[in-house]
Amino acid sequence: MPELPEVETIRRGLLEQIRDARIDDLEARACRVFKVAPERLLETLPGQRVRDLTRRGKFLVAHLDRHFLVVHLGMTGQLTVRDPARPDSQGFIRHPVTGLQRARQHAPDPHTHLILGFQDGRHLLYRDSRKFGRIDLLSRDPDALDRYFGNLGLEPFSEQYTPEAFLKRLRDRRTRVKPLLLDQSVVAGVGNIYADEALFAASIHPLRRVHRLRKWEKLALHAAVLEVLRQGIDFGGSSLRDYIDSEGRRGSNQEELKVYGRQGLPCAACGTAVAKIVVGQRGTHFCPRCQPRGGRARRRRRDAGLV
DNA sequence: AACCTTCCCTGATGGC
DNA sequence: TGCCATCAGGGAAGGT
Repeated sequence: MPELPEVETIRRGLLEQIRDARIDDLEARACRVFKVAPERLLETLPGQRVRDLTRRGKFLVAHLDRHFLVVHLGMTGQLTVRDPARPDSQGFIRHPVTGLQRARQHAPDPHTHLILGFQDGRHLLYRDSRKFGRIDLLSRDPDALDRYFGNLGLEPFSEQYTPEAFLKRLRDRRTRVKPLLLDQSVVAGVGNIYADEALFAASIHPLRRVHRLRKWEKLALHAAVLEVLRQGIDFGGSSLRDYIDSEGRRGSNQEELKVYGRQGLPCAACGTAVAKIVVGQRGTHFCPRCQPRGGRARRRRRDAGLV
């Protein structure tokens, strides 16, 4: 479940490894992740160099000489660099004492759908067991990306992500706040893990209706989203299942999570057992005490025995 | 338009 | 040990 921090971690590592690398050949196995026909990749990509690698929400964009190669990792997508001259490894190994891990590379397997071969002999592998990802190709027009990402919401860490713009996107919304955070047309890049973490950081119950939130609560949420995404990037992403970076390394943010995956365990802030419910078909974790259903005012009245 | 549900897909996990 | 049911979820598609 790569979300913004995981995709950003991959982007940074990958850019360092493949900037200016020239694509010489490629192998694409027919698969539903290809929104562009693999044959078209075959006839357009060879000869082009990777000039830049950018991110929009959870999308990665490789800027080639004449095209944009757009990649979304879905649930289980992995992008890794492999040098056929070096030994492959299997599984994930972390040092039992130091926690350190060496960069590792993995050989293609039946879930590897795309292999880009670079001039220097290295490969870029796209692997995706559940095939929820997507690979697309755009001509490199000046406004191609704006058009392609036209429905995407605010980009965190960009100039457009202001409190005012955030409030405006939430205006007149009556849905529950958790599904709203997952809606990529509101804020781009937040997924299930960081939505739960942001709601905890902002002390907001996931089932609260957006239009019932106080303004200061919305502002707290605006800041909390940035805060949890920033921390996710700082720790190299959250590796709960399939996520690895471009060098095959796991992140460590899973150890920093306050509520996600911690159902039954004590809340770090108050000791109450973290609860897990289902909201919009998504597992949702929260602290019943730190994130009261009725907001802070109701909680205070209840604690005082007035309700 | 907003909101909600269903579906896609496969590996891991747990019960029997 | 094997078998089957269940769960994980990003986003497209469909219904209201």
